[in-house]
Amino acid sequence: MSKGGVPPFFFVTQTVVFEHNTLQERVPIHLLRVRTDIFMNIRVAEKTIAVTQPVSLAALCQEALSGKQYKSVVGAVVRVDGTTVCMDLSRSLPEGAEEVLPVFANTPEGLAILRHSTAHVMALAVKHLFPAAKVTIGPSIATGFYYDFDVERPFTNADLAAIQEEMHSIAKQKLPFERSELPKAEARAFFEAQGETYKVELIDAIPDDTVSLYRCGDFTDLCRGPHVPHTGFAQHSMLLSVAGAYWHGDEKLPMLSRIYGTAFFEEKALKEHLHMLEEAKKRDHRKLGRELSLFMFREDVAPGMVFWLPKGMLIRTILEDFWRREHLRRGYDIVQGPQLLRVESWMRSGHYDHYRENMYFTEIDEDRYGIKPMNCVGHMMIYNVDLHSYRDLPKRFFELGLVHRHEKSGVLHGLLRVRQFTQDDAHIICTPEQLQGEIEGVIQLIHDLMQLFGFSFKILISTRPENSIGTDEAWEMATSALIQSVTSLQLPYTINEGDGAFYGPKIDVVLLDCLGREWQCSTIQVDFTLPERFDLVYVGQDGERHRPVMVHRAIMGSLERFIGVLLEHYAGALPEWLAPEQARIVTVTDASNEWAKELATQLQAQGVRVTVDDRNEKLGFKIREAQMAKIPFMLVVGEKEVQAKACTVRLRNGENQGLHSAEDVAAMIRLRCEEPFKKGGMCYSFA
RNA sequence: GCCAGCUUAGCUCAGUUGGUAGAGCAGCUGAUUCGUAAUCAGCAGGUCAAGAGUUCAAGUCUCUUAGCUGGCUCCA
Repeated sequence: MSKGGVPPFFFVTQTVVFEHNTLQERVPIHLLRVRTDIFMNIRVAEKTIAVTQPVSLAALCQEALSGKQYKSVVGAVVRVDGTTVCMDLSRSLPEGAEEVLPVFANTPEGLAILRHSTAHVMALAVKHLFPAAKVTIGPSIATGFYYDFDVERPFTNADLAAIQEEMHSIAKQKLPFERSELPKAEARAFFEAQGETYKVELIDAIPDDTVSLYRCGDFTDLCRGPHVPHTGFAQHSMLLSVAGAYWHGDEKLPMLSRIYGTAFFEEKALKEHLHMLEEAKKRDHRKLGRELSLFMFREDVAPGMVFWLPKGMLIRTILEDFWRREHLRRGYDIVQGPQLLRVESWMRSGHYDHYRENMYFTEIDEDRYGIKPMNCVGHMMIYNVDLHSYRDLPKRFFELGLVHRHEKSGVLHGLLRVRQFTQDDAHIICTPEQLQGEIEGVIQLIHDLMQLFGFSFKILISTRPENSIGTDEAWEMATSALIQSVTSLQLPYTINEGDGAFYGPKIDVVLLDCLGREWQCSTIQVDFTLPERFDLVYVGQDGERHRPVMVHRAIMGSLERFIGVLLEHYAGALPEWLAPEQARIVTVTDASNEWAKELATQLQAQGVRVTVDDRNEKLGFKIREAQMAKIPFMLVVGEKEVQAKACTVRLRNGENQGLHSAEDVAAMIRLRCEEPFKKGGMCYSFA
């Protein structure tokens, strides 16, 4: 690659891609992904372009792609002086530019640019309709965009319709986005004159000498860009909701009125997205929980706490049984600590200082107890019951621990965020040398579980924060153990610099649900403080006492949340091994009731969870109900089956499997139950 | 906690400019004995979230409260 190219020299080659991967600073995270997509695209273009005088980016990109099927270049990424800056097609190349990467419509980056531009269009529309509104920020987000305004009266849904209409009229005018750069002072004066105090505040926070502005119609916004060429691109947009949001997300700062929306390059894609949102609503685990009679809430009785109904509790029990066995198989000891501990214990562990506000307390006989919000302390006590040799380590204590945390009322959400929940918690106490191996074991377990359910997930590694305890060596050792374990399993990960707990680095695993929401489930935390606070020791080979290392970990996180995520993931149609009712025998007439009951008995004897629907209803009706209950196997019994001492098997996907004996059906169900376990390291052990 | 929206039968929802509270499904009772996503009929089911106000009259308008739902920095 040409460095410091003077005269300017531009590349559009696949080499650029690798060069960019080494960039660290000032590269917004979404640009990191540009490269992969560009890589794919550029490889098709396979063209190197040398430029010796300023040209428009649009022309350059068009030339790079001439004759190719990419007609919709919406922006470009340019590299100057070793850093990457975003740019528009409307501009000429800056001096010293080294490389140009086009950004395409219908790539994540192209959509991000479009949505950001649409946010500007919305701001323009709002300014037309509500001149007094002050603008703040308006970024693109995963599936759309938002813009926050400071207004006297918050927006209503009725306002949305009007704003939407104005936006469409602006889009029709195809107003260009025009970029300009101003020295900071001038830009500051410009916004101050308009009373845009939030923009002034933003400018003051920018370290550079000059800032970039984008004008669109009669609205000029402070913006880094890039933008689509004109507002005509923003015609396929939809405003979705209004919400309150604090300036800088800080509840002490003013509450702003936020409008969420989304935009696409084509009407069809917008329609599909809106349809997807509708579909996603049907998968809502709260709705499924009611429809399938799994669980309920009674806000008046116990807000934020689950009542498990028989079928839901059966799912939980199956999941728990499976999970306990899997832990035993992997060398964990199952333990249980008490639910209430005297306040002094919480003071010693540090929870009283750091977590008191979220804890429940109770008092009896003048003793004050804290209801456990975590299981660590109990496990510390269990470790300390004996003096351990290095030969005993690692100790892996596992507990399905019921914990209580008083979460703020506004954040409660079905099973996904509750106040009383069960963690699949474990504490691994080991020697420093064993740390990496132990973490690898945990990552392997996470990986195997995710594979069992086919979840997509992200791994985030958080490193040492500002105010932390422990030596540099300890942090270094623990952090590299975390990274090594993830890399040894060849899993992709992101580093969150300085985001670790004060007592140690951690790995978080985030699941993606069908609404694109992220739910943190697994967490692995190395802890340097608790072994100190509770004076954990082991006797080493040298006969001396040493301090062990401790790892907190939870894989499902909370059983409640995990089941909620599972329900949405499978849209209620749980895999056969987890389905509370695996099979339902449906009779055609009551002449077949007797055999149906006999068949049920035979299947139950072989471990099948089966019920009989012998109500006096038509077959179609009973099939429909079984279908809506998402039962994997429907076993039809009529005159023919009574004669054959068999049943006709219908699967929930509608497939008819023909006539089968009780043994056949049991074998078929067992096979289906084992199926998901064949891929990974998990053991299916239900008879 | 804060902002917005919502709250009518067990569930999903109608309910017009303020004028006698409705439907479908579920439930119950009866009839029907039926072959792969809804058999028919009848019955029952509501202090319209709670409270206050305006009015001759409030599910509807105003205010207060509670609960629920969505949102509350993926940095111009």
